[in-house]
Amino acid sequence: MPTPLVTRILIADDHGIVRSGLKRVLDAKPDMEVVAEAEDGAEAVEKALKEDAHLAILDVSMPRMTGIQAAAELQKRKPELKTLMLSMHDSEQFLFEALKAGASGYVLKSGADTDIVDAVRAAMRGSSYLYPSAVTTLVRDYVDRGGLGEEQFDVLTPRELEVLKLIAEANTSKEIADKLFISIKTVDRHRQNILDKLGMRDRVELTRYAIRRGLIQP
Amino acid sequence: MPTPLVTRILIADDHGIVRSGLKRVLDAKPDMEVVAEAEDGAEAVEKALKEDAHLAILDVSMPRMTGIQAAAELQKRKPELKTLMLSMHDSEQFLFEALKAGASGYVLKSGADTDIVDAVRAAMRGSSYLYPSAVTTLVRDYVDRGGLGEEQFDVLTPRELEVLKLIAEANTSKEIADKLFISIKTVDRHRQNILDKLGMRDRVELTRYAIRRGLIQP
DNA sequence: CGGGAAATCAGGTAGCGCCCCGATGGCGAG
DNA sequence: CTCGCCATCGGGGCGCTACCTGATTTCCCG
Repeated sequence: MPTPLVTRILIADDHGIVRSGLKRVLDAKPDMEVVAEAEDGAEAVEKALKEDAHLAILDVSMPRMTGIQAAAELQKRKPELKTLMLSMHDSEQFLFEALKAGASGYVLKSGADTDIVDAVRAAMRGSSYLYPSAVTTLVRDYVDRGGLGEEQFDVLTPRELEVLKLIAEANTSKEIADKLFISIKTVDRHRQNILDKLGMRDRVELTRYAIRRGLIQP
Repeated sequence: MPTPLVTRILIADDHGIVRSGLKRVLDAKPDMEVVAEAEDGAEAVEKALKEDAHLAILDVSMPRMTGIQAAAELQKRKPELKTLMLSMHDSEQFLFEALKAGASGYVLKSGADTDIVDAVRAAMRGSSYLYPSAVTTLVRDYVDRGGLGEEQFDVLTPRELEVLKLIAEANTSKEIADKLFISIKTVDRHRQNILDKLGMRDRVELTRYAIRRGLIQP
């Protein structure tokens, strides 16, 4: 499949001002055209498919469905569609999850507006764009893990993620037990395992972690 | 002082993409000109004065000095300079603090890009711009407090804010007591008062509140 | 001056969070 | 098939949190 002359782009971000700014930046380029906008992840998936976009620019934190989830969904439904992740946070966790979800790039909002343009072109050429310190992070992690370069992301099991989410939403162990139809002791055990895996010590640290990961909104 | 023909605007936001988007939106208007940009609050104050801007658009959460602090500082140093607060959060707390700091408007990033244009024109006419639900919030609060319409913002005392911050940073009561050179009992008491004032029940909720308020980073 | 708000500290209690221990059934990989 | 991971559940212990009542000092404001 040859590179299309004009890249059809979808922008998804819950901030209207960011969307319209991005649209102006991209539309000013002759080889790019913004064909759709979305306010949340679910809308992004829907419109990206309907408008036959070549590339989707997704904000990591959006209502209803996060950018990460949307990227994974799009990757599954239409693999040839490229995705770029847009983020406020220079976060290792987000970066890994974005790449795992099949994103072709990870661009920080704090970067220059030319970054996003470069990222779009890199993605359409089939290569990847990462902001400079992201590369450093990746290399460091690669070395740290003895060159394995895989795994380690989802240290937490699905069930543990579920429990973590409820903890960070200020539910007590008893409330979590009732909601999940399990005993308090099991909740206790899950929390223990989560704390061990993450090297943390209490619910406050877990709460901050869950917010950083985008599992819940503050 | 007559309204200037062209409004000289400063934009302050730590996200380059937001800045350049905003700049494009505003520069497209014949009566507006973006004369300076800043990445943080301190730089915003400095450049707003140096460039003799008529209006400063400040993001609430920025490094070094928040938009709220910058607005208060500008209000003091140059009262005729108008300020608009730009925020991601539909947050009552931020709204009040912005107005208290002398801002002429409060615009949500999730709003349309025409909102900010309207807000700029309203500010230069000497009136205020608030996004619709902000007005509702203000009115509701006015009624709730029996028409007092003041106070109540800083429900927490400075000391309580200090304790809250340490709680949300995952310190135990004992650690907080050591850091502040007070007894555990006092810390306990402060936490109790904070929980009562905010109507919350545990440290997890306090953590989320502290993050929403920008007291700490997740 | 008198009152209120803020900050400090004390004692007590119930419950929950955090941390050990061990155990079982299911399920997929090797 | 066996091994390991996951999810489930139990007992017991200790310290901290959450909630209560009551008290003192300081300081500001009307």
